Amino acid sequence: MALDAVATSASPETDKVGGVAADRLRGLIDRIERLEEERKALASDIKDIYAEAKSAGFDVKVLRQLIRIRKQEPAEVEEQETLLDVYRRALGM
Amino acid sequence: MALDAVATSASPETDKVGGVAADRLRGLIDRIERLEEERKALASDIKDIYAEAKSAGFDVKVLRQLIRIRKQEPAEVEEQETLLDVYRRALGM
Amino acid sequence: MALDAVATSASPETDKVGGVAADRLRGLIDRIERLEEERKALASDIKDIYAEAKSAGFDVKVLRQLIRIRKQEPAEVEEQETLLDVYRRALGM
Amino acid sequence: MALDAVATSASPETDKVGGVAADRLRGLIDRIERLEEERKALASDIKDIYAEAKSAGFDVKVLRQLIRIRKQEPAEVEEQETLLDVYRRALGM
DNA sequence: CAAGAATTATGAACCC
DNA sequence: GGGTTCATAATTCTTG
Repeated sequence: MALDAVATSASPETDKVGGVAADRLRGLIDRIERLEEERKALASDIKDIYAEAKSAGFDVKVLRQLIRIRKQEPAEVEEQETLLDVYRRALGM
Repeated sequence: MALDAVATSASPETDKVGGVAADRLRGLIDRIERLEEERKALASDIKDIYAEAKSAGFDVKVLRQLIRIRKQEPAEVEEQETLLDVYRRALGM
Repeated sequence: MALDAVATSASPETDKVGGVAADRLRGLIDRIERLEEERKALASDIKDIYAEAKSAGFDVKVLRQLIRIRKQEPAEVEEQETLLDVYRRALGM
Repeated sequence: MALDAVATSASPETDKVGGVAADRLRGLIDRIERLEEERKALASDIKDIYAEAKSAGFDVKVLRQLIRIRKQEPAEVEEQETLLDVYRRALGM
């Protein structure tokens, strides 16, 4: 059971509620929640750009597709290399 | 049809390639891709914090659950917990 | 709130514990759990075949890759067509 | 599929091309793909049941949670609930 | 058992 | 606004 943070505390500052390192926990949660806030803000910004694109007459769905394809392209190159490797191995080379 | 940006450009600055407002398109894509980069970086940071939490002895799965709960409205949390309880009783659990 | 099944019961057979249609719930859960059992069994069978393949001298990782590629190929054909379409539209054709 | 170059057979039973026991390989792949088909069909059936549950007024998300809980060992369920509780108290929630 | 891939589930966005 | 598809998150499984 992952109770190290619960069970091993000793000092007065870290050992707070129910034996858990409450301060530490709070810190972690705060940091995560702040970063998630920022993430959400970025998502919103991106949405705005798509809206702008739409009102400029671009087809948003096609735009998303372009972005997706550009993102996948490097992965696909790698996939091709892997495939080549598979063939090599299948042929015992 | 959402092809205004394809069909209506006129000035020399808009650099029409095959009828597309290519510069405008490029700009939009650049901005989106940059923001998505930032998003990815934040996701990575968050992952790091969970790793840190884990090595401090916290149960990551429970931590995620906690974050999820904090994100919901309290009323909604209550509702789901109640419903789960109802179902459990119905099954005699 | 999704409480139809909780709140609308009337007949003695369907209205059991805590007002929920307990029998109905049990039935659904049973069916799901049975199907998941079967799924698990199949997963186990598949694992066995990989083990067999391995002891026959095949490289399991490569085998998995082959299966994955065979599965993806039809999807990729379609993807290519979509991509072509995107380019066509971008060029106003 | 793009393995023709690997599989262009010559002799009937052993059929080794480039050192690979092609028939054996084909058999393994067939068996795996068939089982994966069945798996997919079961997944589809399960989806249908959730849809049925939904239209009967059950909360699908809670239903999934319930199934998840039933799959765990009771001790494990207890443990996670306890831990969540501990964390919540630590945060004063 | 830790890292990473692959599957599955949740959440968001779009169309009707 | 409801339902369906699409994108992201999270868990599970595999491999080193």
